[in-house]
Amino acid sequence: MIQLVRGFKDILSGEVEIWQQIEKTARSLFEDFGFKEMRPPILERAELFARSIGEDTDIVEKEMYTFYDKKKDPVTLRPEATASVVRSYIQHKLYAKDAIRKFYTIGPMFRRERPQKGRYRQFYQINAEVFGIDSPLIDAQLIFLLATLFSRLSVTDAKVHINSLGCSTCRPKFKEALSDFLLSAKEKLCSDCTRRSKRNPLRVLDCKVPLCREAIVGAPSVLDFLCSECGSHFEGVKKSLEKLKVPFLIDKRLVRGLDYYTRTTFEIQTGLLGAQNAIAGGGRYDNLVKALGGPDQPAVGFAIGIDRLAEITGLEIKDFLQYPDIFVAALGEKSQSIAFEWICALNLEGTRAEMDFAGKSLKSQMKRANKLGARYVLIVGEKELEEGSVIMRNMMTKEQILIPIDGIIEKVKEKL
RNA sequence: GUGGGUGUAGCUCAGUCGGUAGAGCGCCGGGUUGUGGUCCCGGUUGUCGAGGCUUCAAUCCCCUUCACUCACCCCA
Repeated sequence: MIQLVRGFKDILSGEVEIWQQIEKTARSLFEDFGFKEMRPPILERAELFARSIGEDTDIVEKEMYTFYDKKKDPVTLRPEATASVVRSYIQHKLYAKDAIRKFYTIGPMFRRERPQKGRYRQFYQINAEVFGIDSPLIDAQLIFLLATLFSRLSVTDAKVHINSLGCSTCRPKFKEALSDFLLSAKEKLCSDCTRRSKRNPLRVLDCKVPLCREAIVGAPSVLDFLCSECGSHFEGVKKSLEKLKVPFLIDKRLVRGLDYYTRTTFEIQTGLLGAQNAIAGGGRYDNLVKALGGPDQPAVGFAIGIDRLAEITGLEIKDFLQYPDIFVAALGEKSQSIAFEWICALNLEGTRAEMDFAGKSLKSQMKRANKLGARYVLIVGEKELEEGSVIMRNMMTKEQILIPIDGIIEKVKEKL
């Protein structure tokens, strides 16, 4: 038996209905907020991710599915969507008509990590990106959008964490102060963190090892190093969130794993997913568009993990499963071929109609109708054909009525 | 990449201190010839994850491997 690839999965009926509901709710919300859908490809030049996510990140260092396309350029199955959306924004000069652009995209991402609860090698994200707006209002609106989506999807255990990472003027100063601090505390840090403190000191703040957490208690806080512009920007985000009545936590240890973030960063965290607590995350990346060769346009965005969201949503599958409206139980070949015409006609008109194709007994056809959850059963046999009317049985009430074969499709639809 | 747990029928699981396996659910049929869900009766299914070692004999011991799962790591 050929099995699927490790870390990949089939999303089958019973689960897929929840996904459809998530996507449907997200789409309509995004449209209301003025976002346009974009569908970039899932394969990009490897270089795109190295330059956007950062060479020193785990994603680029060891998690990408990269291969050579017929011995030519290295290509990569996208590990995230922002880079592609930015690439597209630049390539098609989408900023030319109007620098302010809002996009959303839904699709699979690929990262070769060890699979775990809420972590797969092919996973799905809903992304939103806004270009050309500097104002903290838009940061707050994105978080508001997320909070709204989660509440519409009946997510209960979700908290908004926010932080600011500063910009290219203030971040270096903070980095320096942090490096100095880490140097003085290096005996207490775990091996990963000693390595990180040189290459990417911000990451140390994110470490979960208890001793490291202890060691960084007195570490300098990013927020104390923000320049006045970044400081007031962050204040603006907070004030707007309060106005929008979105509860949030200021989490100065919230550092994100992608290098392109500046200023506002945020995550929606839950306690329901074991070790994987982030169901959505994002932030501002004011330098990325320019860094990838585009105009100097600010940008903010976020990504939602659909796999994770589907696991913690309060939606119940029973509310989304579909059952046949009607099952046609036909007895004998003649009835069967007529029944076949009927169900096709009904299907065409948007009625969920089913029948049995094996010429089984009425009893077993009734059983099947019941198993499928059909609301009504139409019984047609020799006798009914002769008399010109068939039996329509309500499976809930057991009530049976006769309806004439003449104009049956319309009559059935009326009764449903 | 590292560590722990698990791997027996379609599903959930039991079992053999080594003698090739069951239960519930499901599925199929029947309970008088054309009516479902409850009930009763009957039937159905397995290379006991894969390969190897020890043994007269392994699903059960040992080794390897794969998969699933959880955690580290990282992130959505």
